[in-house]
Amino acid sequence: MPAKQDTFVTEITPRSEDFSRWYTDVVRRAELADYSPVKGSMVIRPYGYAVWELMQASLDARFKATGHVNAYFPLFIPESLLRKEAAHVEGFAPQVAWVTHGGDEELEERLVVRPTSEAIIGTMYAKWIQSWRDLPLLINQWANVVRWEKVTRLFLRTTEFLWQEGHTAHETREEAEAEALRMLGVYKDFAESELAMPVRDGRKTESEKFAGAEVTYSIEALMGDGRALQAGTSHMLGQNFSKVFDIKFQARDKSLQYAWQTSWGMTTRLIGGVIMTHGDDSGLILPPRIAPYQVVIVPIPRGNWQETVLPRAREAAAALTAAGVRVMLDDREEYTPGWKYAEWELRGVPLRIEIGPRDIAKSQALVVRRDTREKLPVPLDELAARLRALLAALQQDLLDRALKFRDDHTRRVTTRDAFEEALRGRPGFVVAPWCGREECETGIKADMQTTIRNIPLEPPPASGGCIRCGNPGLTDVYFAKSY
RNA sequence: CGGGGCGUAGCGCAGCCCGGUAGCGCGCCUGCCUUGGGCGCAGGAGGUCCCGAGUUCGAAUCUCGGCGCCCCGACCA
Repeated sequence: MPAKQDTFVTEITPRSEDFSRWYTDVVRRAELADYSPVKGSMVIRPYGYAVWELMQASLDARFKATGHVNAYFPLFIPESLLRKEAAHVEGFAPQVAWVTHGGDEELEERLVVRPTSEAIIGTMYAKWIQSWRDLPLLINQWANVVRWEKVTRLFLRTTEFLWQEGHTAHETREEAEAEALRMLGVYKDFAESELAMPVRDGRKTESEKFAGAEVTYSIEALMGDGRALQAGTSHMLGQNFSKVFDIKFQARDKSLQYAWQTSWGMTTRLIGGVIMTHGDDSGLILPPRIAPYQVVIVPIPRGNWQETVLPRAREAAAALTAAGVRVMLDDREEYTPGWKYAEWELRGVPLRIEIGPRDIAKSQALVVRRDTREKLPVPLDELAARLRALLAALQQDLLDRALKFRDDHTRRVTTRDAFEEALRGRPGFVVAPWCGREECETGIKADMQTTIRNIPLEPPPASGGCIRCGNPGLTDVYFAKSY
């Protein structure tokens, strides 16, 4: 059985050859998701959904820790409610799916399938909020939403997707502002700690902000092909929605005030982000903290392995499970060890344990890292402790590697020539001064297919004149081609 | 929604130009063999050739229309 490195290359397109195709191949071959008979809609398969569940659990814990509670609001929103906030409806109108009939009967009022829930939640908040004592109101919901997309891609952009949307109401602008920034911080911490995905946090420009928001913040990650991915957004809605939905409360000074609101969301798109941040030519690489299986054990069938090897493998699995490690013991007989190695590497399992007669003779097992393919023997009685440490190290190494990649693909430029040159070469973030005018922003977008991803939260003084017009720069911003 | 490409077995493809019994590899099933990087041998199952019209004695193949997917742009999480 010669090792045929090129055998499994045929399973997925090499990343360097065609990144988009590589991505699609990984999603399908790793059984994260599949196309469905519904145009633009995908099926999240059990393995992909398991990743989402781990993300959910971790995010949800962070929401609870910051005082939020979960609730559930309706899927359908009456047209009249969506229309209340002018900018909001204008922003979402091209993307909404309409429900016009119930059975055979035409509805008196059309319903939209929620593209987001500000309208329905605002309506309810108006009923629930009367006094400053009712504030802050901190509610999150886990839900599906529908946005009629023209072009779709698995996880990154589908007509229906899963997400969480937080909706809060506060007494003052300052509180709402603090909340929006606090949740942006939660997102950043989540992306970096759990997904090992470094992100740049900042404020969106006027043209890129959420329809109906006063300020939109985002975290932006850099994918393996040098394009940026918006990984989460947090909006300070001001009183835009509270004024149209009549969310009023009696303030401490007895005056009647409109509530200050925020909303923030993260979606299943992040799964796509994880794939494009860490994956390689062999397939997926999952950060241990969101890996459905953190360790796969492959017993080596030799001789009467059922009596000799398998019991040791089962003991190892039990010990790891007891230590809180998510383990898969792959004892299928119809596949060879080599096949299993390739399969679980493709599916991104962070660590593999090979255990055979030779190992058992030495009371050890061979542990192999997915990211570096480094092999190291570990005594069987130390497995649990050693693997926990290895998983933590791997998690950290993935973040470090992604961080280095991002920094290697971030350039600071101060002239228009250098800017255009930077974007012609390998893509990535380009930090450059901008005058703050929308005209320059759209000009760059039209000419360079490059957008301002966001403006740093504490913008340093501009390092020069605007990259586009040369006028005094207002601030340095992050540019990138994006998903 | 513009520009390009592709729809043939579960997956990847050939056949199409030049119309004439639908093929290959992998996978799947049965049995044997064992398995330390996608083992080997033998036998077998599996097809509305994306859909619909048209041309023709005859259409996977030619014509028209539709649908879907992929890639590159404009819009978005």
